[in-house]
Amino acid sequence: MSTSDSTPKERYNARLAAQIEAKWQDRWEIQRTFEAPNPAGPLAEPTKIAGRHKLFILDMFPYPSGAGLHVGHPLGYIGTDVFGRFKRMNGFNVLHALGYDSFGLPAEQHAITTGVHPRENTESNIANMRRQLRRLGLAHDARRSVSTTDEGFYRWTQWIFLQVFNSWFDADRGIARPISELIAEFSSGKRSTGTKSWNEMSSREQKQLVNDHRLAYLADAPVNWCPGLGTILANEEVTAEGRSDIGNYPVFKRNMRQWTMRITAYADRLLDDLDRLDWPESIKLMQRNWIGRSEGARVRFASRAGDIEVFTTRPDTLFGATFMVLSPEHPLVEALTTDTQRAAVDTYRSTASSITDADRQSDTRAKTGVFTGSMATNPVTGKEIPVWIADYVLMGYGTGAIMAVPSGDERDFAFARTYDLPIVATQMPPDSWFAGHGIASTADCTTWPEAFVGEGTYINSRNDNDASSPSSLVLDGITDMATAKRRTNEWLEARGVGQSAITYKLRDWLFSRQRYWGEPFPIVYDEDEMPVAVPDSLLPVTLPELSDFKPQALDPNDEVTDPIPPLARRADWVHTEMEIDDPITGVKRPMAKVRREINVMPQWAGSCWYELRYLDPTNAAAFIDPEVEKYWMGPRHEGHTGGVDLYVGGVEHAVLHLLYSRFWHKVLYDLGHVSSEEPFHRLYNQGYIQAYAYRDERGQTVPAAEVQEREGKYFFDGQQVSREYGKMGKSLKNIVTPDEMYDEFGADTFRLYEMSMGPLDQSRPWNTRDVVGMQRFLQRVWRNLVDEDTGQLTVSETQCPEHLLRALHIAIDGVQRDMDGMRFNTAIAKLIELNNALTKHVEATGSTPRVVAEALTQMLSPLCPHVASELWERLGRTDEITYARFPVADPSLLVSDTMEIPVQINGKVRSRLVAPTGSNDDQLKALALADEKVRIALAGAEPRKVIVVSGRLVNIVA
RNA sequence: GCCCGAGUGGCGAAAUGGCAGACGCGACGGACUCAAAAUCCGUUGCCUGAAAGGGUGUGUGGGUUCGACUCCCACCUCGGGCACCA
Repeated sequence: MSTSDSTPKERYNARLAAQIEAKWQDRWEIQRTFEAPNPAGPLAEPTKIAGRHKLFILDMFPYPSGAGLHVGHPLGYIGTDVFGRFKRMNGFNVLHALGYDSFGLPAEQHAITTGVHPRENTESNIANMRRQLRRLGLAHDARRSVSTTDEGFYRWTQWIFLQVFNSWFDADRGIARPISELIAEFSSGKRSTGTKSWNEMSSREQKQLVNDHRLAYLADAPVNWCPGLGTILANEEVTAEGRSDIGNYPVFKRNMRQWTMRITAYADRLLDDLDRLDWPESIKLMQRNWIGRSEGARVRFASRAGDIEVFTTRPDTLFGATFMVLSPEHPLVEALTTDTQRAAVDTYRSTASSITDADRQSDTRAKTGVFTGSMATNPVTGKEIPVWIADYVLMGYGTGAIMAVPSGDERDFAFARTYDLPIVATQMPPDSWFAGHGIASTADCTTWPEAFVGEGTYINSRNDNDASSPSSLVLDGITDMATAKRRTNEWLEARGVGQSAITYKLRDWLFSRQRYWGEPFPIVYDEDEMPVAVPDSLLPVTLPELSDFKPQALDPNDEVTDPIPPLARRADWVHTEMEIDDPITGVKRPMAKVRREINVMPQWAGSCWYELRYLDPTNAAAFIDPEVEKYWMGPRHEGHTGGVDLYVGGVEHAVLHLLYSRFWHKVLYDLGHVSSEEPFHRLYNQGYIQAYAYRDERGQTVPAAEVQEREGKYFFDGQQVSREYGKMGKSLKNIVTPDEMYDEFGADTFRLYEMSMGPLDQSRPWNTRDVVGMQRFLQRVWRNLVDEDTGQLTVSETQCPEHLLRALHIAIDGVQRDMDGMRFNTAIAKLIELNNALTKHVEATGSTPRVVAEALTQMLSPLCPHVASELWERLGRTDEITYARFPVADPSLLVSDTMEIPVQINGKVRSRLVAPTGSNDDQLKALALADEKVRIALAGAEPRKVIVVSGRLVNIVA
């Protein structure tokens, strides 16, 4: 925006905005305006808390990217800032801070290519992000801006890891307990140690037994090995295509010994407590699906190789189980395979192992499988059924084996048809099902085109003619699935061939990474090669310096070479001496040689608990003072989960971060370290800012900023280009940065524009061209209060005319409610309407009544705090607008003497009439029928019915 | 394939059973200016009409209701999640 000589000196434009914004940002910093008092601990100021409600609002932890911010990033930050500022003006003690999730792969990859230490790179990125965000005027408490890479922070990440390591899950009570209590139960004999008694066990055996119960444990498990990144990944970090979420490298399944967290122990609580959270239903659903709880039964089928156990959600269809299918990797396959089938089975198994996950998941693939040659006994029918192997049965779910009920399961049906296996109906489908498929109703499945899945009367489901015999199971005639399932489970349990069971899709959480830039594990290995906690007094275990950050050079497709983590290169660091506490007795041992853990934690570790550290960032004695935690996060009432009052962030963290942090929080809760059961009580997903991108005829993206629009077509450099729509990003050449907005319009206009575009939870396209509307609005507000040429206030102390006062209070009422509901776009619309009404008054009288000037300024303050603060000061107010009470609407000014009532005939508006406020229904009816337009429209016809909605509308049915 | 969510002017959107399109952008007309930019004022869903006015209109088709963008059923399109989970 150019500023020529003719522009009034005191016009509100980018130049003036920049001055005002810098002035107030400096002042807020000096006066420490946004520091929130704590009830206890190092930041305690108890007197400032008395009589105030608290509010803890939180933005999702950002990674300090080297690319800097674009205008999409701050959307949520502005939203929480506006909400927090509004709540401050309503008396709340608001805690709002922003820290940095600064460990992670990008800085390490950058270090590998440039040789710059990840710490240096990370710190300069954080400095740049802080600068960009400070310019936005966010009301953050700067004291609380922690980074996960700070030693003072990851000391406590390590401490929490040790809390998890030093606890076990007591399934009877459904909670985590200290590992010392498990050891006491083992040594006293209260809890069985298996075949060998505790005292007969060697020290190594005791440690192994205990380790197998820890919530953080080492396990040989199939892991996602990504040679391209030189590390393994959690299931959640692998895409559906079998590639890495970061970098899109191939991922291979293989067995490795890794740190694992027993999140599956918490599956039920993680699932059940979703009901107690104020989260979007879609996110709850995604978590429910990810946890994937299925209720059913485990059933054992006898075979010559021993019992084959299956998991099924439909034990009620057991009578229809006409064959079994094992995963090709199932351990019993070897023993079940007969000599005649050996060659076919071996061929199938080797083919199956060479097929990638991606191919195996292709939905167009036909069912394949091979008969093992062995039979198994269906426990309810006593019949011998063939045992097959097929790759549609996965080793990773249930028991890796299924009973196939082709009449009731699509996959089994397809398999049975392919290999001509018998299909027996156990439920009679309703007539409508047959009609829908155009076939006659029959229990003979040979004509069925597909399996029947649903409720139907049970048939062919009895194993004894005498239904009263205790040995019989009779389902025939039952019409509901729940009863049939219950009966079957009872029968299975009584006969000892099965029992009801629950399985989950959720797997334990793979917690180690073979990288450098992460938290080192506070773990060493003792003389038995058993993991032992580093004593608390030696925390933090800091990262040793390295001269070269490259992981071993691996081809992205090399799936055989083992990973060697970068920390292994520092042999002097790995092999050290330490006075550890005995993992069984807890007694301090003399100095002895130990070997350090060389893996590091995944990036999720820090983000699993950062919100707690915001609350007490400088506490050196504890990760958080219990009183501070209770104040900010404690449950609000009986049955309340506690947690952050408002958590705003993108939907992309629906399962990863939000599930992991809930898990850690619950462990901390069980161990008595926090009073809240959940970390985030209310979750709000902001939408994304998207942008148009343009490509020329070769398919190359061209700079979006230089594209011209003419008659609905788009041109770059004279050539027509095609338009597409997507995320803002470097590759699409459509980035707009906050810095450009600051230069062109100022931070307040930018904030206002982002909030006015639409509801916060919706994605929308960025349009730089539209920003000017909010600039004009602020300019008009400014001009209504300040003379553009002289800078003099144009505010009058005289009475405000009633119509303007009414407009003011209607605006106050609406804005108050919109802000409370985070509908900032409609709040802004109401403020514009008020200002438009004010503009008419100023045009007529030359000044703004003080009452309107002050209230308008206050209402603007959460949205555009700099210009509001400046106007507040110019209005002669010496108090801080940040804490000035938000205006309150006078109810008597919200109603006027008259009201306009629309009159409909058959639901279409034909007239409007003005009636005195408070007119009763009969009066409205009479007025409506007497109305000139109504009489013309009715043309003498007698209305059949007249509906009066009190005080709102009249509808005449003609 | 299964499960969610969304479809309203040229564009971003508002109205959640009671006046469809608040508010903003753009466009058009005007004021100011030597001129342009900036700023200000006015008009602006579509069709029809000189105008007053009339008709029509919230993805499509049906239903409930005195009255439907809003509730119900079916379908279409787009976006997201999951995907052989037994």
